[in-house]
Parts: sequence; C-alpha cells; structure tokens
Amino acid sequence: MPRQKYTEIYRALKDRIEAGAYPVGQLLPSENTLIAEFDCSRNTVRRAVAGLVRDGYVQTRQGWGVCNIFQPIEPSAYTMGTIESFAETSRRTGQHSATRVVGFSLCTAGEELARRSGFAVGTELFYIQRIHDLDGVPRIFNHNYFRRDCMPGLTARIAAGSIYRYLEEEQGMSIVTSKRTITVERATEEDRKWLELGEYNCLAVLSSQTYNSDGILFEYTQSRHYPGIFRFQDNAVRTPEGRRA
Amino acid sequence: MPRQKYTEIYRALKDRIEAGAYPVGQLLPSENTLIAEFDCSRNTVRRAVAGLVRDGYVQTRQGWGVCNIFQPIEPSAYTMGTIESFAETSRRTGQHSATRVVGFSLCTAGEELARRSGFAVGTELFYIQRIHDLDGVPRIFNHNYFRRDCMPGLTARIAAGSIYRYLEEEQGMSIVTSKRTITVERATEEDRKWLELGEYNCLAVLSSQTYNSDGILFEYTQSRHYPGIFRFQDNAVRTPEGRRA
DNA sequence: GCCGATTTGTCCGTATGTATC
DNA sequence: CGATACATACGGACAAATCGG
Repeated sequence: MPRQKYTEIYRALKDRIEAGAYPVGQLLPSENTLIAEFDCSRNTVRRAVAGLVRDGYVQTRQGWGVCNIFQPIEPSAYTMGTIESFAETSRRTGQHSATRVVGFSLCTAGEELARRSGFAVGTELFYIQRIHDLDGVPRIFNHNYFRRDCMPGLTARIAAGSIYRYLEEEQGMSIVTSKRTITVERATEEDRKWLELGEYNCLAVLSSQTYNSDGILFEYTQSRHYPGIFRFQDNAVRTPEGRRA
Repeated sequence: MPRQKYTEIYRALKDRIEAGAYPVGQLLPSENTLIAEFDCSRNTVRRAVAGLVRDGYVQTRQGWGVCNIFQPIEPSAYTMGTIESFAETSRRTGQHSATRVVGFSLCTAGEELARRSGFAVGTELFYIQRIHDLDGVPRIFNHNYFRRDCMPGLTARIAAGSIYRYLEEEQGMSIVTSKRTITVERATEEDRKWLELGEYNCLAVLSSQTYNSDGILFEYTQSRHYPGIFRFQDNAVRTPEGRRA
C-alpha cells in the first residue's frame, strides 16, 4: 500500500481518465492547475504524469499540454505486459485456473541451457514443469528453472501453488526485473502430450529471465502457450534516449 | 542529436556497461560519485539511471546501490521493443530488405474495423498492403490503415519506401505513442498466397495503434510475421504504481 | 510577422526519509 | 549506532514550443 504522493496523483488521474472525465483527444488540466489541486510541487505532478505517459494513457507536448489518448480496449482472455503471476491474471480475468506439477527435479545447467537461460554452466537448478488449466482446459506448459541456492525448502507442494507468493511473502525476496522474449515455435511431441492444441501446430513462447533484489539471476522460465489465449500488450514511447518507456 | 545532459550520462554509462566495465552483479559508482564525475545535479544522474533501469541494464536498491544486470544476448533475426521501422531494423541486423506494395486503396471504417482499430465508424482511410522481403524471402505481410486527412499526397510510390520517414521528414509529423498487441493467429488463404510459411500454420501478429503529436490516432497496422523470424524483447520492472516501466 | 502569456522540458540545489551495512 | 546509499519531495530558474492577439 504505497502512500507516496506521486502514486496517489497517478491513480487519481488514471481513475478519472478511465471514468471518462476527459474526452479522448482533449487536454488534461495543466501542471499548475494540478499543483494547486494536489498541493504539491511541480516535480511530483510531473512524475505522476510521466507514469501515465509510460502506460499509454496520455501524451504530452511542450507548449501545448497533456492530452488524453485512452480508449477502452476489449477484455482479453489473457493479458500481459506486467509482471503478474498466472494466478493473479486469471483472477483478474475471472477465469477459473488450476496448476498441476508434472515434473520436479534437480539438474545442472549444461552448455545449451546456459546459453538460453543466462545461468553459468554448472549452476544447480530446480527444474519444474507445470501445466496451467484455464476453465478446466490445459493451456500453458511451463518450464521453470530456479537457482537451488536461492530456493531453500522448495517442494513440489509449494510449486503447485504460487511460487511467487512463496518467494515474496515467506522468503521476503522481492522480484525486481524480468527480461522477456516472445517467439513463436513449432509444437513438440511433448507439447501435444500435455496441451490441447487443436489444429494449431505452433505455440506462443514467452521466455523470461528474472532477477531478485540482489541483482542475481535466479529464475529462467519458458512458458509455452496455446495460441488462442495468448495476448501480450505493450506501449512504446519515443524518448530522447532512443528506447521505449 | 539530443544534447541533454541526462541523455549523455545515460549513454556514457550504457556504453561502459556494454563494454564490460562493470562485472555483472557488481555495483556501479554511487550517485555522489557520478555527480562529481559528470559535474551535474543529483536529479540528472537519477534520471539517467532511471533510463538504464527501464531498459534492463541495471537494478537499484535503496541503501545498497546500482547493480549491473546486463548480459549480452545472442543477436536475433528480428528484434523489436522500440518504435522502429522495418528498414531501420533490417539495417541494424544487416539483412537485405525490400518492400513491395501489393494493395493501395481508399476505404471507410466499418463496424468491425472500427472495433479493432479504434477509428470512429466512417473515418476515411488509406488501406495499404505491403510485403516485406528479408534476404529475398517474403516474411512479413503488412496491413496499414492511415487516416486520409493526416496523409496529404500519399501515393503508392511513397508507400514503397519508408512511410515513417515520409511523415517525419517531409510532413514534420512526430510519432509519439504506439500501443501494441501481440497475438498468434491461424494463417489465412491470403497469408499463404503472399508468404512462404513452410510447415507453419500460424503467424505472429503484431497489431498497433499509433498516435501523432496532436494526440490523434492516425494509424492502425496489423503486421503478420513468418513465425521463424519473429522475436519481441521486453523488460518489465515493478514500480510503485503497479505497472511496468 | 512579432510579442507576450501559457505550458511543458531541462537542470539546479536542498532537505528529509528509509534501507543497508 | 553511525556512515552510506538510494527514494521522495520541495522550491526556483531558464529554455523551448505553442497559441492568440
């Protein structure tokens, strides 16, 4: 429950935008107006607005103002674009979800896994395979690799629930950064064994490397999704640095 | 050629990180050290570092420092994650690229297109279909819809080149925000007609809505990619606001 | 075309809070 | 406990872009 001022202003403005308080294409109140309303400094208002720009709610232009570009989007089966666990996502979308552990073992990173995952060769890892069911149908085939020395007391029982909740609440580990790559791959025999792919012969594959707050890579995951439910949303902004926000 | 101080510091630090000046997992110089080195204020250093966090180069932790988490990635056939034109991308990856216009017409947004694209029903649009070849092989099937009133004098000849270059250099229009969605779809008859899909029966589909600096939606694009060359990279960070950076 | 008011962009300096070691 | 580190917030100054008269 953050109580920073800039977060409060961010949420207040976001709520207003989503509620339709500002017509699309119209300007929001100027910085000076917001400063007066929220009784804060200019930097604080600017920080809140920067968050709205990053998330695709508004656009700013020097000498002009802050413009609303929010358009409600159709609800999607499986939206991403944030670090969100499977359970959190399914709860948000209102679908019934379940997780089954179908593989739980220890392994050591070899050449090929090291290149893909970023772990050093020889790193001891938990290798967990899980199936996620959405409304009773197997939809995601998950391959998790966790550094063994970061996961004291991990068991298959824990893996059947939310590993992230276990890490954050019980281990006090905070997850910070997650580098992700999306590709599309041909379905393997193993994919067909666990997932109901229907006529599709490929899957949406989301690979991610996750770093904990000590800055060490502690997880590599490959999530293989049934294409029909996969949807990834993103927002790109031009910045002086030349990368997106 | 931006000459802002924070951009210079951002680039200097990024270059050092990519050159391996700081071992992975190690701390960068503290803010105070950087303030002394670059002879600037604290805010300016922090702004530069915030950019590095956003782009997945470093992580920060209160009371500890700024930690390098950069690991060089294998070069990919087609990397994304930034607003980059097809021509820019292929130049960066060193592949020979070509663009062919296979459809150029005017149309009016109907119900279905309006829902997908975000244009109001009845908006007059240019509808352009283009094929992108990579090293001589047709790989991307592009459907562009542009608001007619934003594109004075657009012709098929211009469309054969870079439409973005035309807009930015000749029309003085600056593109700011682009909302994107990635899905995987079954290949249609039309896809098979234009692309060499081989054994794949689906495509990676990147749909995007682009806003100009006036805050009006002026483009909707659907890019249908041969799966083998599609790759989308992303970086997610936990922020107090609860969304990614 | 110029001028001035408004608005956002950049940069500086300072103070205080909080986490880490 | 103190020193160091990053996080938040305040305030002010000037530049650059926009728009109306």
